[in-house]
Amino acid sequence: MTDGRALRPPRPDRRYRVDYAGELNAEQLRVVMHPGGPMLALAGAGTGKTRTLVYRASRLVEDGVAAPRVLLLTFTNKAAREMLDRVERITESVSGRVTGGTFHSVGHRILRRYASLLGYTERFSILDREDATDLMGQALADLSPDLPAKRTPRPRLLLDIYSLVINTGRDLEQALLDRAPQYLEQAEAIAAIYRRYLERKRQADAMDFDDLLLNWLLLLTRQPAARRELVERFEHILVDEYQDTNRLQADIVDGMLGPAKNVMVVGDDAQSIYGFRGAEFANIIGFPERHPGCEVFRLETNYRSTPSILRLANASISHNQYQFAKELRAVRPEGELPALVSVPSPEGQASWVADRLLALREEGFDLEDMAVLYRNHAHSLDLQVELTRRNIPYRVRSGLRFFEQRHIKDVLAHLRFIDNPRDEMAFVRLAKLRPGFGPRLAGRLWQLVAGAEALRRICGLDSAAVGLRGAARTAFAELQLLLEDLQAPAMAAQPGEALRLVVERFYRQWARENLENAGSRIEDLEQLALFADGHPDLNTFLAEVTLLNDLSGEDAVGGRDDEMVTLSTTHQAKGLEWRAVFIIWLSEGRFPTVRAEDEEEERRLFYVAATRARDLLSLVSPRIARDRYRVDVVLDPSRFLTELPSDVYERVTVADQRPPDALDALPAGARYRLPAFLEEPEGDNGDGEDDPN
DNA sequence: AGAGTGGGCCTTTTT
DNA sequence: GGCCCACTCT
Repeated sequence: MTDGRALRPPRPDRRYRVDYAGELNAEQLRVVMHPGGPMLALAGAGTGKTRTLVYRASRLVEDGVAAPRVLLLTFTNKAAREMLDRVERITESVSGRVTGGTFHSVGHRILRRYASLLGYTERFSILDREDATDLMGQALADLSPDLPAKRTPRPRLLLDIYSLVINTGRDLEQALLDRAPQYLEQAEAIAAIYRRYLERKRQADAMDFDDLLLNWLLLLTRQPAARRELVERFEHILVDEYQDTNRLQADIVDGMLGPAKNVMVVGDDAQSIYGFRGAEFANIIGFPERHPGCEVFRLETNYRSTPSILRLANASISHNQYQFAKELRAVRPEGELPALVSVPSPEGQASWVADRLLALREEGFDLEDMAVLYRNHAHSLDLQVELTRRNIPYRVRSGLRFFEQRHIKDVLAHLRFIDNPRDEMAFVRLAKLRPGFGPRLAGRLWQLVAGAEALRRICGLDSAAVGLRGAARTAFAELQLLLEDLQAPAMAAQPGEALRLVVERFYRQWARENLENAGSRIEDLEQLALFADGHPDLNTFLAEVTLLNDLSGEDAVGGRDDEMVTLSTTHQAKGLEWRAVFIIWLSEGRFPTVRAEDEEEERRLFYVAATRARDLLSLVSPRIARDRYRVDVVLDPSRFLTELPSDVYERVTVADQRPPDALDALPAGARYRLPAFLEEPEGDNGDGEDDPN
């Protein structure tokens, strides 16, 4: 069998649009110019990994690969979009756009095409985590009469374990042993619940997140014709953040390869932080063995951080036993030593960080240049209070995502049901919003109509005949009318209009009567309608909404452009950088978290956080915190701090009982005036005499 | 019977 | 804020 897709060596005489040799260092250039075949690029933090990927993609396109035949798999949609945009700008390709996205979104696009081969319709719904949890709960309820009296795991845990099994290909018993050994005896019952969950998903014509990967793999392993088409279609595959792939994803990549095996994976084992989700950094370490002839490249020149920041990061990660030996080389001039800041309390921490943000701003740092990172969402709360109090604008990249909010999901449930009438989750959700409708009644109605014709049959139901009376009957009649109108042909092609119809006819009023801050929720929905306007049909819109995790930044319609400090979990900060980074809650039990199962992964997380900083790094550690019962407890500094050699940081201690705007941590000579809005009304401490010790 | 409400308990990290 | 349970209301 001939494979027209031989390697793509750069042509020696070729004049590129881009001056690759001029714009890349030698390490990067080798990667970009390598002809093809299996390649592994081990790229430390800040070594120009993104740049290398982008330039390799454009080099391939310049050498004649049609852009859509290059597949770029990334970890977030945002990263994909940024890289694709850059490739497009560089090449001004006429052959279209490079194919790219997260594993889940690319899987989704492929599965829409081949849905029928796998027993789905092309309109299948996608269940987000909450929907999947609900469905798991129903599967559990279905079987509970037959289950042994023992306590079964909660739906949430059932789903987590299920997901782990799917993503790692491990046995259920192994997964239980690992995550929930107390339920090991019930493996049989749990397996039965999972079978019921699968049935219910099928009936709903729905895929959960894991199905987007699993079914992709099944397509490759069980549908030779589909596999042939897919393998033919993509000439080169580039995978970013390969250290965070799990077994399933690694198998998908391997399954997509043709005989030439043109695959480049890029990653850094030191930044593998998704083990809890089944990621196996053994994937990256074992990649060369799985692909004989694999070329290994290393990017070790760090352009991002000052040498002092890198010394600290290197010193930290050296405590990990399982890693590739590597040393990041700094090229920037020496900068300030990272500050190891001990603060008395959570409030003291928030106050110190806020002071410091303002001080840096006086020194010329834009708020956009600064970020505060932490181990989990809740760690940002004190700080949010303080920043709000001081009118310091911030954006939070953690917590509930836009599309996971209740009002968003309520309205979208209507569109989902219209788009996929077999979507029981959607129907039950929207029905329960009506007075007199609880899970029971909604479920009973569903029994009456379930199937591909559910929508038509709901609209045709005689409410008296099914026993509805009073308020419930009126409410049901309104619902029927709304669903009728949503089916108008014009709506299918105008998701924004359909959404507005639901809001105007029903949800605006309902939210006013039933929810807090109805006003801002309605504003969210108006924004969402604008976003929906950009989509050709309901199905496309709904899928995007489920796979995209937020509507921030570039996506935001009428996005704000005022400068803001970023607050983020470390996980969400991966791949990003700021001039000044604060890592807070660096105390034992917080970071690393008490629940940590893998100390080395926690340390990698700390490493990721530290290497986000370009110029300044502050490591903040509260000495006291309140536990769940609001009792003050003493915290030890994080082991990630105490294990560091003392010459990689400068110690700063913020004393107890000091006024919250203590300035002793400021670098010498940094004078600033407290903005008027910060003056304390109490005025109990005259400022100006902040005499450091 | 089933809807609605309030209290207790848990909550790591995410596509 | 979600989930589960027990309680009260219709």
